[in-house]
Amino acid sequence: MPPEEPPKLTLRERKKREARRALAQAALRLSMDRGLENVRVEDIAAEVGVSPRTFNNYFSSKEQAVCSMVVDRHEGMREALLARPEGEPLWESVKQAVVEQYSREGEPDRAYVARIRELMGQLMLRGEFLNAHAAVERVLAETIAKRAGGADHLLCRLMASTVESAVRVAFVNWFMTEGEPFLPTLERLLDELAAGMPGLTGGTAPSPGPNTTTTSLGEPLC
Amino acid sequence: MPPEEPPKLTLRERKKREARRALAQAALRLSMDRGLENVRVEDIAAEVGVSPRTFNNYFSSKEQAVCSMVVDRHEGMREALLARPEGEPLWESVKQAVVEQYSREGEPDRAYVARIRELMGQLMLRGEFLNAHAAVERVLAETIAKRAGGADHLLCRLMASTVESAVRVAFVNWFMTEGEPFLPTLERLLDELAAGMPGLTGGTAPSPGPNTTTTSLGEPLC
DNA sequence: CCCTAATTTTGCGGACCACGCACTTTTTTG
DNA sequence: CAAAAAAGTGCGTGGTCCGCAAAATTAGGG
Repeated sequence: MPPEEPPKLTLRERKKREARRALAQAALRLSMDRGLENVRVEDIAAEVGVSPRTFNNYFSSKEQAVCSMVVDRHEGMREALLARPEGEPLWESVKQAVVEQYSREGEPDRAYVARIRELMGQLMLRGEFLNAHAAVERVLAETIAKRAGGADHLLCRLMASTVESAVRVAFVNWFMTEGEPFLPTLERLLDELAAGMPGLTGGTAPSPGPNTTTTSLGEPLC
Repeated sequence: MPPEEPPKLTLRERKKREARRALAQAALRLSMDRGLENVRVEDIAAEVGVSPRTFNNYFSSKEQAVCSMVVDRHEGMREALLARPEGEPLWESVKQAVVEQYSREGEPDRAYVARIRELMGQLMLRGEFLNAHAAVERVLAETIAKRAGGADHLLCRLMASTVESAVRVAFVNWFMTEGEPFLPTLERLLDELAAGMPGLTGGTAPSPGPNTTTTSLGEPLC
């Protein structure tokens, strides 16, 4: 590893962050291997060399641990957005900030697609996953508000929410299909958002046609 | 009550639906009274006069029971959307369908605002709540796809997702503020969506200014 | 009307999890 | 280096989820 930056934060703080990170990583790794259902909190704790009770000091569930990466991944978005040049149109700023954030770690790992897919099949996980996105959404909304100079609060939240929608849709598309790359899809979706979805509003139904496959209101999500 | 329609479905099926409905209602009612944390599965089951074990035959958690209403509320949206006139622009159709669905039951009950607010504070509940919205989102995407006559699947999902975003934002705004009514807000947000948020994209930040309150990436969502 | 088969409900038991509390260990600070 | 603050740990409690197999309920012929 490269030499870490001199302890800017107190030692205590660094250890805390490290522990949290380690636990989250362990949770993710084990879940990928065995499937979330076969991972007990005890296992995760053991992996990191810490008491099971301590795990619950950091996360209140294993699902939360797994999904904490979603939140962490967005930590830099605030700065990225605020750092955009002054006169730039808002949508462009947001798009660039988001894309920049996601290209920081390159295309998500293709090797694990199948396992990610089955991981997201877990019901409880989806709840936490969405929860994580919602958390991100909240700070994004605030940042947008600041950037847009005190614009309508409601609209800021709406924008943040739709941006996260784009991210989620792009992500789901990425791991549900075989070939499609993540970033270009995300950019395309953000552009569509900014324009009110011209890609859709052009076509009016040629014919309702007979019913094809009809998904019921049940469990399946992806 | 008006005389129920003659048993179209088998008696068994009706009883099942009825039980499900009763459980969901009981779960919601009790949660409103005491707060979700003070409601055990046992209590809900008792309220309906059924074994605790039976509850878990219908729902796999009390949170799911509470949120099942969100899903049910949207059951008619599919038909509403498909019933819109042929030539109507897609955004208008969607807007009308959504609004129609939500005006069916009138403005949500003002009396419970405080309790709803504190109910949504529960972490696990938010997960399920978002999950429920995601389920709705899925069938909405399909319906939009059908209505738009085989347009880009990805865009349909994006549109559905953003529409649900609008619903959620409007809802949160409704129970977090005191006076604002739900439906007009929802309509406004949907209009903004359709136009790519002109209400925001006009303003560029006058000055970044010193930091005001900064929400951290932690738990608070609403 | 009754009998049989399918379906639901239920009780039991096990695995696991979240969390409060008190205690030990570690880090910080003066 | 001692005292205070904070994090880690062990234990006990209450609760959730779910598989399994027995009991109750319903459906559809004879």
